[in-house]
Amino acid sequence: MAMRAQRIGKANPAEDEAVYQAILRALLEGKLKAGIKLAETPLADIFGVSRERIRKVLHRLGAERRLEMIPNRGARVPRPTLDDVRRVYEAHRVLEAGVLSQLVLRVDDLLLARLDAHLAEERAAAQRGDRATSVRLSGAFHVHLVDSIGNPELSRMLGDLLSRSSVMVSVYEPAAQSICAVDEHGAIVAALRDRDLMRAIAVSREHFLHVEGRLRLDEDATTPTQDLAAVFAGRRPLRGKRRSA
Amino acid sequence: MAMRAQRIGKANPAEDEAVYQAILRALLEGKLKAGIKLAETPLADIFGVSRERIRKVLHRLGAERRLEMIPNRGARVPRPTLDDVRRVYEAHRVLEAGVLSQLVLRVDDLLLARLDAHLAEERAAAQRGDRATSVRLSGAFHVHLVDSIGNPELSRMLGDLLSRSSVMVSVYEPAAQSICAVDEHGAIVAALRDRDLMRAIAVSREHFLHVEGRLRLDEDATTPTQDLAAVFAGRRPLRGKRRSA
DNA sequence: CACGGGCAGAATGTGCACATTTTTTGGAGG
DNA sequence: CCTCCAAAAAATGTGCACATTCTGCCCGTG
Repeated sequence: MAMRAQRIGKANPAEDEAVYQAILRALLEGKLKAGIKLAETPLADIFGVSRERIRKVLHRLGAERRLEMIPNRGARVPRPTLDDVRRVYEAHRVLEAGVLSQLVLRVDDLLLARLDAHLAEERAAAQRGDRATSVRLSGAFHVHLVDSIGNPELSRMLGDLLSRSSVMVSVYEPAAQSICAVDEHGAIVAALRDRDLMRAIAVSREHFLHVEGRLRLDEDATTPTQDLAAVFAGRRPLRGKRRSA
Repeated sequence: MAMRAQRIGKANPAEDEAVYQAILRALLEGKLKAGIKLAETPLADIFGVSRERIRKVLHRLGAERRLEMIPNRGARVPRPTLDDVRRVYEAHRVLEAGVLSQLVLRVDDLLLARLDAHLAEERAAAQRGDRATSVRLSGAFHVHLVDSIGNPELSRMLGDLLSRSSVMVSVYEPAAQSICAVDEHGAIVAALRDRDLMRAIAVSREHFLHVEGRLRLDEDATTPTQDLAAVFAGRRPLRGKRRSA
């Protein structure tokens, strides 16, 4: 009797995750303009799912502070002020100082070898002018540091910060200048190798201040407009038919 | 035609928050046993609100990692393992090291005066044997440290950690022994006064290891039972009538 | 007596209809 | 031409009915 029960839109736990991932990716890749409104009904049409599902995902993203939710007014892509961005960077800086203070107590050859390998990758990407890979590896370096501690709580904390700053970067950083200088990463590893905590913290701090110093504010106070359907165009609708107008 | 429309349970934004706060308080105060199941229907009856509202709150608490949500199986109060607790404490320890590395750069008389005042409060409470106040102030010390940086991101990070560990404490810490020794807090402030980062980090670290060492695991693998109605008994139902059985 | 299969009962998940709030629109008055 | 206000239109929030999934229990079989 349940021969096609799954098609009439009941109970499909995978759809939640699919919609969530699609919107999250668009956010992280900076494809959604800051300040734009994400209304429930249009998104439901685009993804071909019920509005309730969109609503749930939107609220979830709001709880994760990736979207700005205002009661009765829906969801918007956050438009961080320059101060907001600075605060996120400062938090990252402070967290990394703590991470270094822990790592310096447990440096071993394996850890150093892994970090060296990462640095080598970074240099290789930089030398062959592969900006995309450089940016990715540059961020991954800091993730690598926290992950080395092996504490999921800490890794998740940094992940949250990074996901938010990566959105911000697309607003404030001119082009793809957000590449951390490989030399500065190398200096951090060198200080770790010497078990010199003070130097590691100082170098890391300088490194972050350096990046923060490059932030530029090119703010146009106007609320942007954007064609949502185009943003999510690459993905086929989750169900066969989109709702007809 | 809408003469009493607002009574039949439409649109009451305050109820969400009220239910959320009630359950959150019960969690933070340790009134809910670890591992117990929070079913939607009974809670809806207890609070006298619709099941949808309870559902929303439960999922929100799950997103904040304060409840453990399993698809199609509902919400449970988390039953952290001893390793879970250690990880939260370690994260707190690492974060505080970072906080200290930032604070040591901006110690001034005002900050020191405030910290001294806090220490005085702690000592006073300890001397007059006020355990409840001692516990509260003891936790507040670490909050005070992060707040001194003035970065909401960092403060929120610590807040999340503390709210989780406070739940855990009720499971693992014997009685109310979770009072940090005032002397150890004093030693941290003293190191800050000397602008001695290495000592501050070392003292803080020792302090946390000391607390972590007191953790005891008294695990009975049985799933506990508890009368939810009794836990939330103090609060009057949000609407006049509870649903009749 | 142990073990497994399936059959109620209960609990969770979802679409829908409708209430409420916000936003836009259209026009009247200054 | 601008401002203000009311009513329509659109968007968000909520309760409800029902579908789906899970759980515990009962009973038949080896």
